[in-house]
Amino acid sequence: MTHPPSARDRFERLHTVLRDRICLLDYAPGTRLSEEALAAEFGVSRTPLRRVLGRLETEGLVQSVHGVGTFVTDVEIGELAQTYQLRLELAELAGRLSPQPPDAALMAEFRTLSDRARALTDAPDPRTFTQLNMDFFLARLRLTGNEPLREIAERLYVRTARIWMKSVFASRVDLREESEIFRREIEDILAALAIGDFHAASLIQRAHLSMSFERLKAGGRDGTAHP
Amino acid sequence: MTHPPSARDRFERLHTVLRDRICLLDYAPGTRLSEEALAAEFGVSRTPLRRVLGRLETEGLVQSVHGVGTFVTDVEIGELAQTYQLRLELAELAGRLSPQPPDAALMAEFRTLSDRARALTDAPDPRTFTQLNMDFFLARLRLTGNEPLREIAERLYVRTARIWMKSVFASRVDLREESEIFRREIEDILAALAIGDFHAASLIQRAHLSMSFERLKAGGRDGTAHP
DNA sequence: AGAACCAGTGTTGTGCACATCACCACGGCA
DNA sequence: TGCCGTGGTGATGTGCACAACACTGGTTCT
Repeated sequence: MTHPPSARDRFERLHTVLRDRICLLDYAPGTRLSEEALAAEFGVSRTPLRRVLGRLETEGLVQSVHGVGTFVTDVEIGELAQTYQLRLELAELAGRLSPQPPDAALMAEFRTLSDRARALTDAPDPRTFTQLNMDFFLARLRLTGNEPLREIAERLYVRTARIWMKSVFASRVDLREESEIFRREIEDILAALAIGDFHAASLIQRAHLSMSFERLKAGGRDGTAHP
Repeated sequence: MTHPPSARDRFERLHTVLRDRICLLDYAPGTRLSEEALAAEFGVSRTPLRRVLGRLETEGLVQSVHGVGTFVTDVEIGELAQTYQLRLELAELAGRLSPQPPDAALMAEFRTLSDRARALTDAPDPRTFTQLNMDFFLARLRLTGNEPLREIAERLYVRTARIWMKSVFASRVDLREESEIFRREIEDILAALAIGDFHAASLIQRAHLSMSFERLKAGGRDGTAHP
């Protein structure tokens, strides 16, 4: 017998659903989110839904303006530079601060992720890529035992997740090339984990994150974008 | 002519007031916060007040339980070890990531803080100490231009602020000694800033934070505490 | 005697109606 | 024609009543 979902469960569920929709660009930046429509969709009233929107606002994913509406925030590569810089440092910290040896289940999950990455290179797809990227990020976070660090890293990740997918849709990055690079990244980290070198794994992660950001910046600067 | 306070202003104000009350131990850990009583005190209804409590909950300062109440969370030195470890690293990062040279106003503020610290050593008082500590922390944060880092550092600071005052009330740390150490810390950092060595300033900060945590741990472990 | 049950009371969570605010389109006026 | 004022419309913010829930004390059955 399963318990009926508590208020906290419903809140978490709504929060995750809306957060994923924003990160996956189901709601493009600038989209207005109707409280009433969302409340109707999830079968609740505006009150609990507004709590979720409030949390999304503190996370920087939406912004509410009295009398106008709540809108999905936009992300610019320029204003995310500081966030990326911080994410770089946190990625390395995750390897230094209370590293957590992966158990068998986690190693199996990494191998599954590796398989999914290989499948992705055969059939590149922006949405699948982003999903896989998020799952991989969460799995890698489990390698650190520092809970506050996990929490903060996830927060920052969510804040920057959209810029990549936005660049894909604007054809500012090459999806096939990115998929190939990502596949190699996973395999490299898997190799580091296999021999127990957690610090190396975090350094690889940091390096790839840095390069990914550089490619994003380069794609935004030159004129290769086709509208 | 001043504008009437907007909804966001009211929210920020309530949030700050309640947060400070919790950090200053006006509300001791375990205290139940009555939504109705607080709403009456601030002249609003429960609805906007609940938004503030919700944010305090995501910040880890209170915890709401359906049908029971919302309680001020307790803090234990043990479970804060990871948070302190992270704060150490962030303190150093603040000096490395986009350091911001202090303008004349900020330097003046630091000198004011130094004066306040000297006055504190003459008349030690837990509440004054904590207030000064918080003001100093916020001023020091303005030395980094990395906004996400500032936001996160402040979050973590708020989460750990209470453990110190709790130790003072339990006589596990010597207030006079702590005041003297804190005065020296401010003067050291002021000296580093005066010659433009921001990295040194962050290292001093990191060292003092580390030592402060060690003293807290030592005070909690041995049997010198008088109830 | 002990345990299970059951109202009673007080709390947080939810639904709903209304207040407040911002935008827009229309119209009066110089 | 251009501009200011003004009401209409639809959004978020607020107040209030009720639902859902947890705890407590007493009561009843075994």
